Amino acid sequence: MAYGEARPGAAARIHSLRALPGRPRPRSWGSAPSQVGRRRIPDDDETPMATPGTDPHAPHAAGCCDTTDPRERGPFPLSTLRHSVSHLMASAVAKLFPGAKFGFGPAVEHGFYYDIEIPPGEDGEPRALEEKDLRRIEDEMRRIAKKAGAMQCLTLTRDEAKARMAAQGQSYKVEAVDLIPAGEAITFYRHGDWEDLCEGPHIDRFDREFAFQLTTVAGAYWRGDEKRPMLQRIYGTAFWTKEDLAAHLAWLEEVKARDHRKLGTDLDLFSTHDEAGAGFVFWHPNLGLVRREIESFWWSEHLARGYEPVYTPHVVREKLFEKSGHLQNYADLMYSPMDIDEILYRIKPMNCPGHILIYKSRGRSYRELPLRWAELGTVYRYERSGVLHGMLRVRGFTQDDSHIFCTPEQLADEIAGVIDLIAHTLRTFGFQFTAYLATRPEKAIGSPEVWERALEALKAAAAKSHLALVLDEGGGAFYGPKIDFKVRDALGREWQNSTVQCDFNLPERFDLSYTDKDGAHKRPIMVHRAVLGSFERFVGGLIEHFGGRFPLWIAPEQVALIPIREQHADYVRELSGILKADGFRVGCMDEAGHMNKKIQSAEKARTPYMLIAGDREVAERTVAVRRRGSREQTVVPFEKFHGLVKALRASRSLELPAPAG
RNA sequence: GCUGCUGUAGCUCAGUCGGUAGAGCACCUCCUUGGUAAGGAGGAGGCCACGGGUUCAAGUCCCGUCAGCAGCUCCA
Repeated sequence: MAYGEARPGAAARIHSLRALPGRPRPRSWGSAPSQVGRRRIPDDDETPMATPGTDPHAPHAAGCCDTTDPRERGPFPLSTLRHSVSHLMASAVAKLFPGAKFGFGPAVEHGFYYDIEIPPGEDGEPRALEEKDLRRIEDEMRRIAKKAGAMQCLTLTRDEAKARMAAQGQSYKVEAVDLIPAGEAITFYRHGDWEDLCEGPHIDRFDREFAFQLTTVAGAYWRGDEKRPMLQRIYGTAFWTKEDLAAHLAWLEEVKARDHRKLGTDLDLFSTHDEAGAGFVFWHPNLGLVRREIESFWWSEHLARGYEPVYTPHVVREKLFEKSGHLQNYADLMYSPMDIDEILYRIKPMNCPGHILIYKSRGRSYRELPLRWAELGTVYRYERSGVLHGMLRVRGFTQDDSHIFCTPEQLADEIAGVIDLIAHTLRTFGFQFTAYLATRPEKAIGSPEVWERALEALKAAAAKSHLALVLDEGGGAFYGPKIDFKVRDALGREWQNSTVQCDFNLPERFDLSYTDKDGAHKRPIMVHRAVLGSFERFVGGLIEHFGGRFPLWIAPEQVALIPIREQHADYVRELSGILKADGFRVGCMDEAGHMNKKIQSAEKARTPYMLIAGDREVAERTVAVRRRGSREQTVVPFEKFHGLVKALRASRSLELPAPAG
């Protein structure tokens, strides 16, 4: 999945959960220590929401222990259970595949995994695990759980630990010992006849009641390094009760049912083509209508906030990207140059250099600033084939890009304005969000002082807007720090779209200036920002957020009209004409055929409202209104329905109310 | 890019041991005039992803390429 995965840093956080320093440990096997005082791994629903009035510099709340998750009803935290079940799985694998070598096996957001090197089969060929192996492993896990007894813990010195793992042929574990920071206890956990280097904590015994399932197997590099061997990663999940496990599996089904790639074909929204190449999305008319509505909302918001439209070319001379620093810092993601009359050109991976050229086309006065220039700019970036994913990760996409050129005094207000616009836009689509402050990455241009100034400006603006920030160390763009917004969708998954970036570097590189009151030439500051991020990713996410059930204002077809018999078709056509004249997207199902079939087909198309008309409706000039997803019908005068949809459209309502009878 | 898996009609899938292609839905035509989620009959639709190879014979076996899927790594 490209979304809903563990949050950035989650894995690292898990591995860094060390035992409490100074805690005495027995040098022989003892019972497992309790997890009191240990940090636990955040679970599904714990991402902190950015709430007004909280300290913007407060640490990530995800590290804390309080939870309201009703599934946390067991004797130990869910993450502890899952970590223990990963051990249980490892012991089963060790039994079924003698000689297996183990890497890391932590709990993660929705379950756990263990990275394992399975030894070659008897024929000497490498052995890849399959689905049916997972079932075998599960069976073995159940057998071991029954007779494993208590979980025991042992603390050893570094040398003892290494020798112990080396004796068992566990080379990855030997390496893992060295990763444990000095001064921290080195512990082993044991159940039955299997032991594992592990920081714990664990549940006390396996003959408790719990439910688990192994879900998938995939490759994963040892220690996440693509230059190191690839191990096989088995994913699984565990809960305290069968009901919770079943609920989780049902949730996974719901995720699958909302997959934008599936809905993309089912609802005729978009396609991709071998013939066109990977990572390029073709928007069908249905999704074109959705996009057009969003664009028009976007433009009206931007024009109202003082943005002005600009348009820039897709292909420009390579020299421009040399000057901007893209060639030095971004070349891996850029398409190869093309030679036109012996001059090298490039397809743009970003819109900023183009906007800078417009700025430089003449002298600028302080009176003009701030300049807010907006473009729905299509860019192309090379992405490695394995990362492409439907509309969510593509090679060509349209950013809702803007660049604000302003004075240092205006900077905080400008950023605050962007934050307000982002918050307003995201709420319009029913998203909640979290804001992350991303700092200087390793590959960057500009001096540390300049970066510090930019960072301070972002923090100040966030404080002004009462926006809580979560720190994302080293996550900035190469030219400046940024605030990224991650939205939470209807299924609780996180997506990154919006971003606001503070840039002192490109103005420097391009020698941008404006003439100030005193006649001096001064350097403007650039703010790069995207609200939706890219239309591809945003709309792909929107499809899943709504499960294809778009709110009325963006739905491709808003109203379906269904006559009961052919003689009602004229009436239905008349109503259709009225709604169409008012700008509604209407499906008039006046062709021959059965009503039930038409109802089904409109329901499948996720059309918000169906209007059904028979003798009664024609006689009274009413319509029988049926809402998407509901079998109820309300008969109201047509004019009343018309008024309702007008109001819903105007307010961009997320609701789909029944008309008041 | 890496590891594993997959690719048959618009969609979902069947196709046995290698013997020349099948279903349901969707689509088209005709019949059906039906009060709230599939009326009936018929028809059309396939370079079995693409390119090589093995074989008397390949959707089926082998190799390569492309694309997709689950992850890893990286991002709007």
